[in-house]
Amino acid sequence: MDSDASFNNGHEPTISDVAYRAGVSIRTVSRVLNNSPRVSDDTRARIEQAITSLSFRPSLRARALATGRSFLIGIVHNDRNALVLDTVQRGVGREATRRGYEVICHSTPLEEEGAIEDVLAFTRRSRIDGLIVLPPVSGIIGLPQALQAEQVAAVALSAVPINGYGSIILSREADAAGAVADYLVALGHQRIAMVTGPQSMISVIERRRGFIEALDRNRVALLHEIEGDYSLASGVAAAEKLLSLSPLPTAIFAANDIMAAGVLKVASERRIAVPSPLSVVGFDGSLVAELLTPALTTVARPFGEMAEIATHQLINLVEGQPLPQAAPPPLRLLIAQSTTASPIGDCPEF
Amino acid sequence: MDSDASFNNGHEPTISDVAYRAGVSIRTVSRVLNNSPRVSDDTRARIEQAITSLSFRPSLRARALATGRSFLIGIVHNDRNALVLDTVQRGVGREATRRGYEVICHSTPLEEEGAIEDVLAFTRRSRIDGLIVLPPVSGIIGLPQALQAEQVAAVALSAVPINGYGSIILSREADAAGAVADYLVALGHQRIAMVTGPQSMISVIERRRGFIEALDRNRVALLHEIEGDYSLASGVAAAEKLLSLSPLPTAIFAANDIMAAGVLKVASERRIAVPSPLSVVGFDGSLVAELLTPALTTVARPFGEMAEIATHQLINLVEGQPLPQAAPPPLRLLIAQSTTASPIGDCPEF
DNA sequence: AACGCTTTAGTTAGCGCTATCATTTATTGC
DNA sequence: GCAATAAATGATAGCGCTAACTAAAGCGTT
Repeated sequence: MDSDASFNNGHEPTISDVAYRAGVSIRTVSRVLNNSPRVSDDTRARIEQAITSLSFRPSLRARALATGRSFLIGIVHNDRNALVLDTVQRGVGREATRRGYEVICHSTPLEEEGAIEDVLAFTRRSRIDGLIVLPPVSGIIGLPQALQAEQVAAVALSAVPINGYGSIILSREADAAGAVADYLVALGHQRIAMVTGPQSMISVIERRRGFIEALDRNRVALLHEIEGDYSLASGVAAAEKLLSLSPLPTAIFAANDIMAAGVLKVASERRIAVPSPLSVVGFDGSLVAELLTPALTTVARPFGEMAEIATHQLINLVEGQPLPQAAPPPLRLLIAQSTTASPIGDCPEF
Repeated sequence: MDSDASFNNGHEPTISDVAYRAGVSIRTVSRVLNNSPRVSDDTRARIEQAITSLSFRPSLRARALATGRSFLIGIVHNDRNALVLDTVQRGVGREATRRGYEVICHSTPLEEEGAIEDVLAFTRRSRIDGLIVLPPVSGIIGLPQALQAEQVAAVALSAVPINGYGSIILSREADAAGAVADYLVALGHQRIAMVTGPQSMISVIERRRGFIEALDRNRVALLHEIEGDYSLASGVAAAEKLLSLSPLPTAIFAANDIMAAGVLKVASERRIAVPSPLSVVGFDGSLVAELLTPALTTVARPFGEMAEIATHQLINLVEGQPLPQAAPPPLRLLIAQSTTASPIGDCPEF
């Protein structure tokens, strides 16, 4: 029956409870909560003491209403990212928590048309302050403009610069793919094939470009390339063609780990041993890479760190703070058991 | 300078904008938003028209403040679920969206101690209305009680009934593991080994129990069992022991797909062909199952549907609606290329 | 000692909703 | 036809915060 706000009746403590406890007004408590400088050390200490003893945590909802901001960061991704989603989410979560935000995650079907509408509906419903857009969603044409029109601050992870986003965290996929090419050539491979991904994705185009340019630099021509769609089936189909070539390629670079798994499957079926005479390289550094037999040489993309950096930028953007252009962490070639020196010379006619 | 709420100054439309547009009070708009019956069809139509034309969406934040609820559903999971997280998140999302809630996802380290504190901190920070707890987090002893003490409505997915949760969506892992046993026996296998998981997890215990009980019913004794920790390395270690037995097992059942991948690795190394003479079965129905060579026979857990049901129950709980005891969808044995009839008789001394 | 200036703290009006109460209008019985 | 009842709508007080604006106190000047 007693509803005096000064008493904590066993409910979540509010700012008034803290104020009462510390013997100050709520305004002063609010100042402390917002790190306003105009509070004496003495008062501040007393308030902080009260906050601790009540284990008070300001309601993000009330704060959201008062400030017009929700303190919510959204992530949009796509089914195909299932394997890295967890890493990204955690990276975003770390930085978000650090700065007082929460994270909401949304998977968009990405059936081309409809995707933009789907993302906008998500941002409106959730009243998020900012959005982290993962590839391949970040590459959707028109999305950054649509987000701008809705006044949604957005930061993208992408393999190439894209206009319209508040900031871009670059994943230098071309460079990484180039490193794969350099590595294969260094191992002596000359007959190298590639399974690319859906050409609508920017990262795919980049991987292909980086790979081919690096081969060029090494004066090696790409033996053959086949376009897949990132699915296992397309990896299998591509491998079936590539492993019917004569002479056989000595190395196949697949644009993602899943298609690389398909290549391993076909190789096994045809009793072509990996890594020799056939070396296989994937891309993603996903969980599955090490589960495969042999463990797949692949390119690890540091999505956790990239997500953290992106979140940092995004919150700076939202809060009107400067955007330091942090260099994204480089992608790393993870060498495992699916690659070795070219067998050429030893068994030219395998 | 004109701040009359009746005009939409290009900002997000609010309930007053709608009320003004429809020529009614905000109270009436609120009634429509909340499906209150006491509104004439005429008025309701006019208001709905106004809502549509302004593409108004009520602010969940304001609503949260007014109702004391946040319309946020949390999910707690653990790193090890990375492969099913996406499915779960989407299932929860479907039902949540349907009922006007949003989803926040949290991964807890699950370093035994600390996990409870970590989950509580998450629920407090996010002010969620309800929590979906995935295994193995759901099996943490004391967690449901801690959540109750904090007044957090929680629904768990679990392999066994657990006291303290508002509702439990059972994943009948024992039955599914039993189905694996029946299947292997039907294929003629008699020398069957198992790689179990960390015995601290209830689902692991259930899988083991269901498997062994079904073998018993079939009058087959478990040849050998080794405890793994769900990691690839532990799967490899277990397989190394099991594949040193003499006579060799003809079938190995691993308690998750990742460890099964380890078994395949060792089999390949030792040139023991799968599925004959060695059949391998995994558990999880994860993405990796089909990527492996040979594709892994495994048990699919319908986490998407389970998550949907769990969310339905949870929101019912939160809103004080009755909890229909829906039967969870059954787990399904997915037969792939890693299993076949026992080679026994053909090559007893392999 | 009186003045203005700075520092610290309090008062209070919202933010966009919900929900209690009061009020107006339509419906019905006799 | 009029009171009694039900249905529809309105006025308004919060929910827990933030942030103008205001007030009080401390303090160096001349």
